[in-house]
Amino acid sequence: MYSIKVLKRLSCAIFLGYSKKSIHEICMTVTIKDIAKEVGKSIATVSRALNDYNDISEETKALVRKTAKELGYSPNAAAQRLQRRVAGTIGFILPTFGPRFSDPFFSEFIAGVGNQLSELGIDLLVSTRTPGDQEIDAYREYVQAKRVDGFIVVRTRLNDKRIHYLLDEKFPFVAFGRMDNENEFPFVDEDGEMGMRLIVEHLITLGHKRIGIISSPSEFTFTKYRMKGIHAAFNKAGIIPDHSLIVSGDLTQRGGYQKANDLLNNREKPSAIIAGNDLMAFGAMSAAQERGLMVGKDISITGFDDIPMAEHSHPSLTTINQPIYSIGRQLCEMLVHRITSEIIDHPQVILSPTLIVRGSSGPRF
Amino acid sequence: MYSIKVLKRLSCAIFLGYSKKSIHEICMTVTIKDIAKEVGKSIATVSRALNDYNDISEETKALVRKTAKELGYSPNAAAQRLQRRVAGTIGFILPTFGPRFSDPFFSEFIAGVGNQLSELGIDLLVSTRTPGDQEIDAYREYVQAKRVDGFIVVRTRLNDKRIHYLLDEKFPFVAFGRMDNENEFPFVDEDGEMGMRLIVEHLITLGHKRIGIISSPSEFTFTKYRMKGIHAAFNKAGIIPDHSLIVSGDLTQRGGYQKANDLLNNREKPSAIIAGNDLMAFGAMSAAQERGLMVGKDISITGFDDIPMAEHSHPSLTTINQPIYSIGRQLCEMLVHRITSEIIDHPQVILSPTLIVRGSSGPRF
DNA sequence: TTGAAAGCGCTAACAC
DNA sequence: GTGTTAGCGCTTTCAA
Repeated sequence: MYSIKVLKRLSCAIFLGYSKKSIHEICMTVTIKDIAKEVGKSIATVSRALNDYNDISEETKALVRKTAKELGYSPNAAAQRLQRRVAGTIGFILPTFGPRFSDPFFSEFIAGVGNQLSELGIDLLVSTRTPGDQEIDAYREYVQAKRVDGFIVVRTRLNDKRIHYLLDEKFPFVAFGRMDNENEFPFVDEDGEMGMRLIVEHLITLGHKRIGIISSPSEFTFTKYRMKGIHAAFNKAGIIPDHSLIVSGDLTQRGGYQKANDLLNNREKPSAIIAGNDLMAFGAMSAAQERGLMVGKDISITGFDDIPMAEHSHPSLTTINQPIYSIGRQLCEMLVHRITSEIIDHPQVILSPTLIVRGSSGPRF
Repeated sequence: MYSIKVLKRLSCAIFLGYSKKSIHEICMTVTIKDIAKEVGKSIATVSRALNDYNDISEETKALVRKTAKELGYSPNAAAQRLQRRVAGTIGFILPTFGPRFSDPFFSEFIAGVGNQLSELGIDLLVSTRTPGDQEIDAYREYVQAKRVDGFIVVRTRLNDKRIHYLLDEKFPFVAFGRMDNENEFPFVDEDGEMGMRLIVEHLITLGHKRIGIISSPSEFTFTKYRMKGIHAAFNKAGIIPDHSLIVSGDLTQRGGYQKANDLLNNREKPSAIIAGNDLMAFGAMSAAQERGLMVGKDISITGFDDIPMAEHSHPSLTTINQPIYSIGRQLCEMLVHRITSEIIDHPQVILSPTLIVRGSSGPRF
């Protein structure tokens, strides 16, 4: 934290030369002591009243709460945390690739997490790490220093070191996404299999048969489920997947552009392209448009995520919606439950996604 | 924070039925007491040694630091904060418009802020509010409850209530952006005037004379400076601004699309469009492309921000670069200085932006 | 139902 | 240089 040597606590007061005694009055920090004095009870009673203990009479509780409000009391988080032996903080380590990090997905997610936590009076410790050893070290440091009470892990991987580590340490966490097999932890995930099935069925209904796929990196668990959905739907429709039409992208717009070009250079061009996320779909749209193809007419392109931009691109993007903001909130709730409850269960939520049909997909021409 | 009634501190230990005494050993929390015992000195000495007080002998310091490391000691943040009377937390209230919030700008900024703060052992309290009363209430709550030691304010407005409030309260904060007149606070801002001058000069060099402008909302301070730069450059080149070619957008892609259409419906079409940010520039590109115009050839379009996507759009976007990540880091440094220093100065940094010429701008056809 | 008292881990007067 | 001691604001036994 702030270095002690330069730290002038309550600098205003000290700066002005007030003695330590009077700082309290100047800054008017209301503590339970003040409430106790006001209601003529002990601080212990006030504390228990505020925490709604049932060995306190209703009248006392009411009185305490009333005066607390009048005095503008709000608990000192540090004192509570010290006594309760909790950090009052949740860790969120964003996996980033490269220094220029900018995923619209995360700004919405952080908004959800942040709002939920701030309502609960819990802090968020955000930092970013590139997947690898550094990333695990960051988790380890926070755990060992007891800086956080739990973690939110996002974009789970098939063999996720972060999760293995946290499970080993029995450290509370929730994940946005599953792991491959062992899933003995609380998570929220969308049903990527279903999502992709919806997409493929939509395209097949439109008459498409030759469908190119720009999948997400295979390390992510969701990739596996989404590919499963694609293959299931292909199978059902009697389409035999052409492996020259399946490529893997890096989730960025640039990656989508490059991979779409690869697909469009195929001897027998696909009439539709399924991208693993919206960003890559945008890249694919650019690639198609550069070749003079009219997206939604000459070629259909679909995304996954339904980031806000998907609605406003041209043409607007057919995609799969995930309620990212509320997933963020829900994960926080689950995490707090995990931290505070002695019963360790593993709530696992799989959300059914919605297909959003927009302008980028149309009948095969 | 966590409700007391359900909270099982160190649930593992309590759950397993260990007595309070032994929790300490089980969870192996190393405190300065342990170090004191180990080195055979008092806890006060250990504390001062760790904080590098100069009334402690170098040998003692070295010994203390060594054993602290060996024992895997890390300070209890709550105890430090309680004693030092600080929150150890910085507030960051994102201004959002509408529930679906997703600005690539902010994910990069948060990454910068988060990394810097986590290095310093400071937490971040993130939440989002729509500008208005609710927003100010959030600031007020955090200030009164002493939940944070300072704020980072972003996207300053001409008449910024947040800043007025914080100045009134003499509460530490730093801003990304200036205010109109009174700027008695630390901030970092880019030189928007210069940025736009660079853009206009670039377009004029390319032969453009009829230039459309999709400006940012006038409430933001940066809009004022950017417009100033545009007018200055127009003036210098002897161009008389045509007010039918100046419209105001809302910083979203959709807004850029709509406003670009307005401009392109003008009797005398502009040969270039300056957008107030990259997102709107993308929207404008879509609008132009829909009309069969080739961006960078038939029409030039420029952005502002240089978000990562700008490099990978098609055509890639000519824009103005702002080092958002490092601005985030720098602002944190300034804020910590403001919080810990008794001298209240107002470091004000104006960054010179760089013009990034890419494919979306070309000679007038 | 309530109060007295101990203590969470740390810092900082003040004494030696 | 170092130790003693008294808290920071809160929770929680234990006794009344």
